Amino acid sequence: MSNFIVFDLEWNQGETPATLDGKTLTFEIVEIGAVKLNENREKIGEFSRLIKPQVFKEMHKITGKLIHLSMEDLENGGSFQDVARDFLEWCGPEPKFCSWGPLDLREFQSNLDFFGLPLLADRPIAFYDAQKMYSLAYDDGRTRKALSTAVEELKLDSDIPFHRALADAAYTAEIFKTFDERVLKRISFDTYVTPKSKKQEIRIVFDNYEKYISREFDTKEDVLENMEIMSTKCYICHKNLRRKIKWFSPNGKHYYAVAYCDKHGFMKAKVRIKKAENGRLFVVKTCKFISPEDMEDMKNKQRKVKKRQNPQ
DNA sequence: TGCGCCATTCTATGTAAGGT
DNA sequence: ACCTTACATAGAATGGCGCA
Repeated sequence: MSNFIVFDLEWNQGETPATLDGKTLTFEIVEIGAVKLNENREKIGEFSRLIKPQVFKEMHKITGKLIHLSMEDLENGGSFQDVARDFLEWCGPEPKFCSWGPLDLREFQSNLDFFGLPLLADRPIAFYDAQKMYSLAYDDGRTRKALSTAVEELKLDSDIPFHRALADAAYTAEIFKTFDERVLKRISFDTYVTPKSKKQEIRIVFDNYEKYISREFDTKEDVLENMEIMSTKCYICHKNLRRKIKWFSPNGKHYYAVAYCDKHGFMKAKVRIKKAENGRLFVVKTCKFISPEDMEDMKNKQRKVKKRQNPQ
């Protein structure tokens, strides 16, 4: 049985990103804080360590005010290499990471990469984005709220100041505990490492949509010509569906289509073309069933695009 | 061959929110 | 100050077509 690792990072930055043999670092992690929860989301441990900066030795104006840490405080910290190793060891096997927002896991991996440590995995990592889950549980599912706002809204104790790693991890854990099973299923994926092969691709079906994270491609044309990506298969019956709205794009990055399944109705497909860390392209495709009203909205969206491109 | 016309595509920019 | 995400929109560049 693996544990939930609810963690938070504090980081600092320089005037400009630092470069060292081809690798760049924009944010340097200066503190790791985490709370360990068991399967029942009961707290069974804490982790809190400071990190002595090796790259940005001055506290940046903005971050200095924000994170309540000075360079003197960090003097006593360990090296990132040591602290990161200790942290991962403390996490135990197959940790299920949870954080407020999608940035921490990305920055952690970016720092691992820069400082020459092995990455967490050779493919995207599933994690619990408590910020997104908070929105799904208590809001419209789309807006993103600050951690302090969420704590306030849930009327949780907020005696300890925000913006220290352990404090924020603890707050995040308290919020995480309130989510029901339905929300917990809405897992996110960090794509700092994108799939390199078909085998590493991600395909996951949620209660009301399917998500697919593709391997890398060189050009947009390669993406758009790819049958697997541009096909509209019902993700429940696995049959190819006839498209009612052809693929269209409002901006060249996102593509939409709507297909129709006899059994399950209108299925909206959305293809987002994204840039991987290495500059190559990969695709996040989501498919979900929509109501006839939403189908009308999609038609309007398409008309709007056409109108803009083809005004009378 | 050059021109205008129109549709498409790409690029840049702007908003607004979140993170340190 | 730097980054992320999502969603808009404006303008330039590109490309196909008809026609002189």
